[in-house]
Amino acid sequence: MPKVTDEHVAARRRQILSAALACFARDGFHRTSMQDIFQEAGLSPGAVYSYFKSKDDLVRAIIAETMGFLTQTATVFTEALPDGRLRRPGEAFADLIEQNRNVELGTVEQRARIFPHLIGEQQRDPELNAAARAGLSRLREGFATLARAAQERGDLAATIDADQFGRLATSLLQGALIQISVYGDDMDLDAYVRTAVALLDQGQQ
Amino acid sequence: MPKVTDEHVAARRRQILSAALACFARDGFHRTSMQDIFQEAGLSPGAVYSYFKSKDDLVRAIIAETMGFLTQTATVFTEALPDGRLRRPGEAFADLIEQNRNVELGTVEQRARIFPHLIGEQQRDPELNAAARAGLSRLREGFATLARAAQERGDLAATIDADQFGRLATSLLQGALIQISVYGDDMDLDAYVRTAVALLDQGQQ
Amino acid sequence: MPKVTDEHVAARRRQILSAALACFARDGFHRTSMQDIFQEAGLSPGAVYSYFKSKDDLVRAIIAETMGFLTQTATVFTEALPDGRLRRPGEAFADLIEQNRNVELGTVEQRARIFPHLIGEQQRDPELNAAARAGLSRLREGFATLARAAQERGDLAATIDADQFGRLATSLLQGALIQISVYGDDMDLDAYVRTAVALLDQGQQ
Amino acid sequence: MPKVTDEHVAARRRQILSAALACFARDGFHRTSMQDIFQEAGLSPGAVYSYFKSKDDLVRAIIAETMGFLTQTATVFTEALPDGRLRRPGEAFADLIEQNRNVELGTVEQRARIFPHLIGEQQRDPELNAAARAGLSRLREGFATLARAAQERGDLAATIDADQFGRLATSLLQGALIQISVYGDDMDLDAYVRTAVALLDQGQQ
DNA sequence: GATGAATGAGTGTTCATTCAT
DNA sequence: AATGAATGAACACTCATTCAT
Repeated sequence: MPKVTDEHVAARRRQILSAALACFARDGFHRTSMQDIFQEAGLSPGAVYSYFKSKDDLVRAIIAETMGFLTQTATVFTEALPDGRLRRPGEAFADLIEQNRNVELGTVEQRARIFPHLIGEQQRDPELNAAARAGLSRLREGFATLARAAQERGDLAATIDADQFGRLATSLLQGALIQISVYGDDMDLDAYVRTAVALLDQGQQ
Repeated sequence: MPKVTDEHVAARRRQILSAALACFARDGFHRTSMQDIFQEAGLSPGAVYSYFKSKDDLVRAIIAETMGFLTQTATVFTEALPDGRLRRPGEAFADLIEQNRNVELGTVEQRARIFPHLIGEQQRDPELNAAARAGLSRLREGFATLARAAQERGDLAATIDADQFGRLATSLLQGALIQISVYGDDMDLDAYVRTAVALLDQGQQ
Repeated sequence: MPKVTDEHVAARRRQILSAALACFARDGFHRTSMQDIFQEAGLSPGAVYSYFKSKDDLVRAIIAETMGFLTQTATVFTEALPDGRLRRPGEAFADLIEQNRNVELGTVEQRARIFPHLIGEQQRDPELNAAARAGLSRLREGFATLARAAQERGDLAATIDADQFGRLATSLLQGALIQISVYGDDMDLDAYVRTAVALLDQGQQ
Repeated sequence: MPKVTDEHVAARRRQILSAALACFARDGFHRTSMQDIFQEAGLSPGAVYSYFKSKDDLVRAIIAETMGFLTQTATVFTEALPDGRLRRPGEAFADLIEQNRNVELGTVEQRARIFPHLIGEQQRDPELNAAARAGLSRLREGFATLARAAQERGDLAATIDADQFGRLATSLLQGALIQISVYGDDMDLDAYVRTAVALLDQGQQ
């Protein structure tokens, strides 16, 4: 009965990842003990260890899931709209945030809270650093592409360095995550996005 | 070793803080063991513990130093220039980054690398969270003040929400730190700042 | 090792308590390191710590066991004998010592050697002091009750303060423990008890 | 200037011993750190270490002082009174307690509190054990001598084992110390002694 | 002679991981 | 497949002692 087993395996992995995400978002990677995860998942040590071979493996899986999402959405938003035009950078930024509100695994706040821990980890782990570089670069390039298109349309000052513009847009996303993590519910994400759009799309609506 | 001067005490504290900063920047707060710090400082456990009463005390001292800098510079850059005018927001941003390059303790990269760990910690520590909120708010308010002055001068679109503008400027700083932490030396901070200025001061030079 | 029974848990606790008792009796509470106990018990740190949450917990468990025994036997020996009469004080003293020879956990000598450490600890620990006062008072009151009954029967001089008599009987027990701890096997406990009975029951047999 | 130095040395030793006694009585030998003693004595580590070569040395000095006192007084009380007779055992017991109230170094309560720690230590240290055996034996023999004299005078039942009687008298002293250490000021030492005398001198006044 | 900063072996405790059942 | 008792290396921290000044 391989089919049933596969589903079972996938379901258990999800169950464990979900528990781990909740713990990591609450306490960070290091302050989360495996015991915390066993308890959150309602499983025994042996059970968890038969799906993930170490705590590090679990951390990596959570990070990969998070990174994967970014890379994927960045790709989507540089594609042409139905009417054939490319999004304005600010427009793409707003869509990106919007998309992030409906994530498969966990909540936006959980992801925001995990973000600094993720950045912290990638400093020490070359593999993770490569993934982080790839994810951020993809995002930056996406925005750079949109910026160049905007400049061609005359919607963005030609003097602006499109590549650096991509970095700034990325920073606005990173800053949003950090400010959510600092201010929690006291952060008005909608107002933030509105002003970010105004800044990125300078006078275009 | 009798009659030890205050200078000696201050020097030792600096030596230890400097070692701790190096370790924390390299490995994060949690992955840094006290042993690492003893080794980096070239001191024995007892010596370190006679200057700082716990690892937590050391962490807090490093964080306070970092936070203190931000708050302090934010205050400086909202003051009027010699010629009586306030800085343009982008101008202040560039000055802020410039200022950060000449820190007393440690290097810019060390501070950048500690930043995500600091954000991660403040999520769990109410006292730290309060300090983080205070620091970020001060920075945001500084930029908001400059933005309002720019709007009064007609240098910034009146439709922009000055307070949110302050948040965005803050995000550009946070994003810079994160990107330094991800890209290391492959990050061209000058180019980043130049484009940030262009974006924040929209067409003003 | 699934489905571990309550008996297993109880057996492990006994194993650990027994090891701890042996160490504490040999070296005292402070000179006994947890390492000593791990070794004596033949268990790893983790194993011991999953049954007792700290060294202090272990110390308290040992003390409670010791104290509990005293209180309990003191109660027993003030109860009437099958023939309806109360014991003579010296008779109760001999029974008490006899009872102490068949303790569940550890040996008489171990208990004797732990006694001074216990008295030393209760000086600093209010909770322990309260327990020590309660235990000693119970013992004293028991002997005082028997003394009063003996005085009513005319077996004990009426001029003697029954309450102080209870203290003296208690002292004879404490002194026995101390002399065992000083003289070890060179102490003839039987001869001691015989003379104690003669003194306490003054001419009665 | 050897004379001055000698006095100085003796004074310093007394100062340190007095501080150590205060600390040991308060916290026990193990919970007292050398720092505590430095502070109590108002001296630097180096100063204390130039008079006592280790903490253990200090502990031994305190114990020797205490033991010495016992041995010495035991000797005194077996000597004949001015009128040529020997003391009754109870009489000697009361005198012994009285004598203990005027000790050179420290207070009675300090000695009582140190007593259990002393007993605890001698279990591990053969040299200390020998001293404890010697001290207690001297005391026991003193009381045994007085008991034999009392028996000869017909003041004490001839059936009583004089040597064991000596042990019991010793126990009454030990019990008094322990009860002081447990009950503190709530212990009425005078009443205790009065009843002890009645018991030891059975009907003689 | 006296100081007190410094040493470093040792402490109690935690927790990622394993494996007999 | 699943359990959870057990492991043991590693951790943060203490404190008796030394020695350069």
